[in-house]
Amino acid sequence: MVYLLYNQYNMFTSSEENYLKAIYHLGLVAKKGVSTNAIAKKLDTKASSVTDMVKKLADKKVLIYQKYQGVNLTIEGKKIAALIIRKHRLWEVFLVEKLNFNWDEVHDVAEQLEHIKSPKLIDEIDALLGFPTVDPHGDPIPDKEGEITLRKKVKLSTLKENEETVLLAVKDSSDDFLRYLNKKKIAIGNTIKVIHIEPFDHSTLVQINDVELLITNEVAENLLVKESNAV
Amino acid sequence: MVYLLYNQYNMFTSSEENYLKAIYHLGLVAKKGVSTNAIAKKLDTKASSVTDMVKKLADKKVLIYQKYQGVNLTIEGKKIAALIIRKHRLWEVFLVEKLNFNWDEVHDVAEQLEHIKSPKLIDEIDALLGFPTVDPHGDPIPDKEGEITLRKKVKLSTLKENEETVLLAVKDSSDDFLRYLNKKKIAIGNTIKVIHIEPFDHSTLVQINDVELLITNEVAENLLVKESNAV
DNA sequence: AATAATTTTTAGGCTTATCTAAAAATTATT
DNA sequence: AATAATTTTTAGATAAGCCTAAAAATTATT
Ligand SMILES: [Mn+2]
Ligand SMILES: [Mn+2]
Ligand SMILES: [Mn+2]
Ligand SMILES: [Mn+2]
Repeated sequence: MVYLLYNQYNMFTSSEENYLKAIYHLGLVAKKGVSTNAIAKKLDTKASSVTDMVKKLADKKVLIYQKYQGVNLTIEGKKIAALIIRKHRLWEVFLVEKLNFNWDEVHDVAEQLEHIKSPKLIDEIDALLGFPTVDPHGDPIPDKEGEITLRKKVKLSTLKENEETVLLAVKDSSDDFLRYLNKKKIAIGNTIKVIHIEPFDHSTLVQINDVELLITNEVAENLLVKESNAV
Repeated sequence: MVYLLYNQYNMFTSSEENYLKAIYHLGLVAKKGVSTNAIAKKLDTKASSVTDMVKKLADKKVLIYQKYQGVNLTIEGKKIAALIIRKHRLWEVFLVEKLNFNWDEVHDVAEQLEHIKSPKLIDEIDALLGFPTVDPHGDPIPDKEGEITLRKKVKLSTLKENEETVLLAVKDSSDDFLRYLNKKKIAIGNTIKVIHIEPFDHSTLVQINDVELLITNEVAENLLVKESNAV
């Protein structure tokens, strides 16, 4: 098999790649175009910087930009973004599975590794890991064509009392939230049963790994689980 | 064990790191200071760019610069350079040992990976590989303090007829040379016996893995071997 | 519909890392 | 020692990616 170091999809700088990734993520939840301010906030930069970059990316045909109307990725732009996300998530799996990283330690390193240019490298990492389909946070890994298979997931907060489910992913992947879950010994794959929901503040008593635990509604909003099986 | 993402030794850009590494390598063979032109040639840039960067690095105390006199790394500069080389060579071992890369495919990728900032990452890669001491080209891997243990190596071309030795490293790591060695099935660790040296052009008949092979003097100059054991 | 608040863009600057061309210093040759 | 060749530095530009401040457009409120 022949690998080319640079293919048609990777003549982008790390900064351009980060913009594409941010716009991709924001576009999944945006109803219309992704706004300048939203991008600026996500990338911790200024709106004026976003406008500059967005014009450059529009010239490169990876997004459509109309003044004051926000941006939308083109098919090509979506594919490039998905392939960067693929690399990010594969590296996260590698760090956790092979290098003893905890799931709250992988993000910053994956943020760097995702920009390494070498198709063979990521293919081999993929193979070494046994072609995983989800990352350590339960997020799906796009395939080599940038296609993502979505699993049906609901917030734990949507479940009723006595329903039982499995933790599939976390909505918030911040270090703070992940460390909270570590402390409470809550991990992807755990079985969760809703024991009681307090009507006043929606705090919820759950049973996880045979241990009862009280969680706030905010926590329940950030745990993504399998659609309920009433028990 | 606690890992800090940024320590005192890594507030350098990739470009600065590449300069430090180039100067380190050139400094090993230079009698006096490393010249502006030598650095420019090694990094495929212009002498004027080198002068600019060298001034910046002198401000950062990692090298001593005197106009027209070339540069010398400080102790600190040498350590930083050695730690980048450590990362480069560990990644090369990883690519070959774990990801099925051939030794002629690793350089460009390692050139990128060496700039990833994460002390834990490289320590874990080191551990995963079993703390290797040489890279796929036979070059020594600096330890965590940047110290390098040099093995005694001589050019194959210095051996006499009937002397036997072991291939320890290659002097030239260009893809062309490495692919030549692949083709001839010559690899690190092979036993080599000098059968005959032609006085006219110093072409040499050697026995490698029980196969006789004629190599040019230029090849013999680029194979680094154990000091001879006369047989 | 007019006005106010917010968002977005433009204009002008800055830093890093490059470059070319010309000037200055060093080194080699006669 | 003078001159020629080479190396190195300086001066002035350029492009990427960011910034602040001000202007323009859009959206929300009265
Ligand atoms: Mn990134
Ligand atoms: Mn993740
Ligand atoms: Mn490099
Ligand atoms: Mn090497």
